[in-house]
Amino acid sequence: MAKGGAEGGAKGMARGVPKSVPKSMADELDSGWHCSPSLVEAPLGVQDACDMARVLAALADPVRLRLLSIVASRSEVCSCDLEGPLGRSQPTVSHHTKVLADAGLLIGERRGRWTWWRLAPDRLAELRRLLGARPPD
Amino acid sequence: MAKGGAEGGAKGMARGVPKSVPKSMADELDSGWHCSPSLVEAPLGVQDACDMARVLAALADPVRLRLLSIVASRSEVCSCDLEGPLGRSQPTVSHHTKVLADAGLLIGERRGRWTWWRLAPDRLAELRRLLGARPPD
DNA sequence: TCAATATATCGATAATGCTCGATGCATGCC
DNA sequence: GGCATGCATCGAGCATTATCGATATATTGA
Repeated sequence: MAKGGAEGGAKGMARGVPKSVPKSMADELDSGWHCSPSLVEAPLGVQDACDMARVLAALADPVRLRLLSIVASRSEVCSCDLEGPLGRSQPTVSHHTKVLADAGLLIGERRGRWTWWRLAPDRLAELRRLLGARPPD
Repeated sequence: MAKGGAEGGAKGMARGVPKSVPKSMADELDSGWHCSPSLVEAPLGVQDACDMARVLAALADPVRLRLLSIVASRSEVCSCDLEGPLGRSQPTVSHHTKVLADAGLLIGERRGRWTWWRLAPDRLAELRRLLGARPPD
């Protein structure tokens, strides 16, 4: 009985996506997450809790929080403009953008040699709702 | 240069608290967290990001999310009533309640042999604000 | 075609975290 | 006092993750 025993598959289904775009930018979780009840409304089921925990885990890192806030402040940011402010190496920054993209929080678009990142606004709002925010928010 | 290099001390200062109450129930983070700007307002500083990540990390676990939702649904729950629904051993449940209490999300009160847990409502609202919810929320 | 650039991936390492059995500690009851 | 109970802590095992150097891939420009 290990942690998170009931995790559905949400990988390896990037279809209709240009080959140049990394998988991490394409595969959404698509797990009915946006229909789950709020945390304070009713006891969470195991599946809902796992889905929610996955997004929270993507946010539970200081580097990724700062990365997200930088993207939010400029509406669109190139990967190469993140290494400096974050104080991390290029592979590490790439790793963090991938984690955020896999969680559906960040959307990447390849333009030439550069990858431009922007927020997926619905995702944060949905998370706030799951944390007990009122519907209209 | 490890992760979270700039973490202020927020432990070992449980004063004026009955000896029978575990430290985890008493020490608040008390790090000006409630004054930080929202994630989407401006780039987060390292300290703010670390504080926020700590609370998010406390939530980024399926067992703890379900624990929190159980407490929220009943307004007050005894530790002994959590092992069953969570499917975890007593030490594990105790570990998770401690993590949530250290993050300021849960408040525990010892009554006789039992410990009763309830939500710290302000904390979730504050987290929602940091995630971009509008002030009134 | 070739060099330069931007990014993704690989492999390794160190740190962190979840879990549980064993144990310690405090409380209540007899 | 003696025993049972509820919870916290300890220690170990195992999995996950953050990080970076090295390398691979893709795009641009000459």
